[in-house]
Amino acid sequence: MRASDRAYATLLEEIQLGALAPGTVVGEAAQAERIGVSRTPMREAIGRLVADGLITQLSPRVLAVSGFDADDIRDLFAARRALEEASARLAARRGDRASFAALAAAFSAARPETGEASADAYYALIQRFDAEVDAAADNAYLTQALRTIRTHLVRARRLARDHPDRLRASVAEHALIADAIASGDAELAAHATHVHLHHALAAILDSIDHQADRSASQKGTA
Amino acid sequence: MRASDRAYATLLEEIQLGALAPGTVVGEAAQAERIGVSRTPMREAIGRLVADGLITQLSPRVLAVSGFDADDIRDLFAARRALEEASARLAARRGDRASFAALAAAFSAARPETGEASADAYYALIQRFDAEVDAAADNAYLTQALRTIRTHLVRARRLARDHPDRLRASVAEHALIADAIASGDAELAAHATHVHLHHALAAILDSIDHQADRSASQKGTA
DNA sequence: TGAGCGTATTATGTATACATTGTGAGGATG
DNA sequence: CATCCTCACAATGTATACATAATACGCTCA
Repeated sequence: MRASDRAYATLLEEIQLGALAPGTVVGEAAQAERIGVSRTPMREAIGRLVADGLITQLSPRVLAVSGFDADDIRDLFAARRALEEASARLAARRGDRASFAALAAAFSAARPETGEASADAYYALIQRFDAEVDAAADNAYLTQALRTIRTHLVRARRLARDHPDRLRASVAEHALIADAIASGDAELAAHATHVHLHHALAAILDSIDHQADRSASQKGTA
Repeated sequence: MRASDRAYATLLEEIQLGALAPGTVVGEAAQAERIGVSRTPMREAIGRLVADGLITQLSPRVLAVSGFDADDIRDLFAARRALEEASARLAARRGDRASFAALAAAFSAARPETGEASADAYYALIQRFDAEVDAAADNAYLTQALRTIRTHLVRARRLARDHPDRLRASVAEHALIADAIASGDAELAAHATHVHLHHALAAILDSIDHQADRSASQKGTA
């Protein structure tokens, strides 16, 4: 593996998980020494993260981890909705019906609320679903744009916490989208995607609000 | 200006204008010497172009200018439609009505078919319109995705040729979108954008077909 | 004669030294 | 006392030398 890839993967994960908090200043030399690569590959890694939007240029000379708040999440979902609705439509028109029927069945069988292992399996299933939609839509420009969106989405998911009710609903929503694509119903696929993202966004914002409440009351009792 | 920016700008323009034809192998050392920078900034420039999708990795060791054909243009417009419809909707909801009313008036007054100078002025007006829609939509994720799309769009425009009839129609389409945004009609703004992009795509594909015909007949008579 | 392997070549990947420039601290001046 | 200018420092930007690995060529063997 190339040193620049290692540096990129390391910083990406740290930013996505919040280990590198928003606002943290990212210096080439400092990060290079910390990760154990020289400045050249670190420079390349930072450049990619800037292109992704995870690192922002504050002044001509100082880079920092980008901020990420509820407003960003709303904007992120607006862009995601546009792109995934388009993808779903295309997938419904061009996709292989059998594989989406199989995905629909897999979603219907999923029980992500029954433990951590099944939750992980469910997230893997969603990832497979996304990949198959991308492949079916067969549009490099959409896929590329969605790749960036998903990179940011990881940060949003980390701020929230999925509850059993939400997971059950998510299963049903995905099953409907997969069914719609399998039956070639582009409009239903797009609108079901819209509905799904609406609920997903609401759940994330709700979860963040509750956590804010909790930490506020913790402060109050401290 | 930084050497890496100069290298990026130079290569970008050459690819967009077709001076570097699709399929041309891009080697760090060769391009660095040609442009007159060292390998380090050239490497950074090439990395950015790869991220943009204008340069593709053919094998682990060889990079080449990406291909760009009619199918790419169709895919590009599918992604563009998704993003610009979403932007138009947001702009209609959040945008400043006065500035879009002014843009609508500017479009109504435009006469791009009356000469090269007025055509250039018209393209500048479209650029201003795009910038104001971006600002009104106020969504960094959409804007970023559109930036990439527009980078590719330059290549599509170069393959085509706008005719007076198309320019006149384009003026009217833009005026309608601006009007819709100015009046806060999100649905009309989105659908007018859809219509506009439909016609723009048709015109480009039509123009390419005719050029193909022409070059075919030229070959025949040669 | 063709296919497969080994080696030479040449490209990329990395490290580091050097150049350049933004930034901040300190002092001088109004 | 505040503000502006200057200078020093530290970071980024660039060039280049070195390490590494992929590719292509040629040789050998079947």
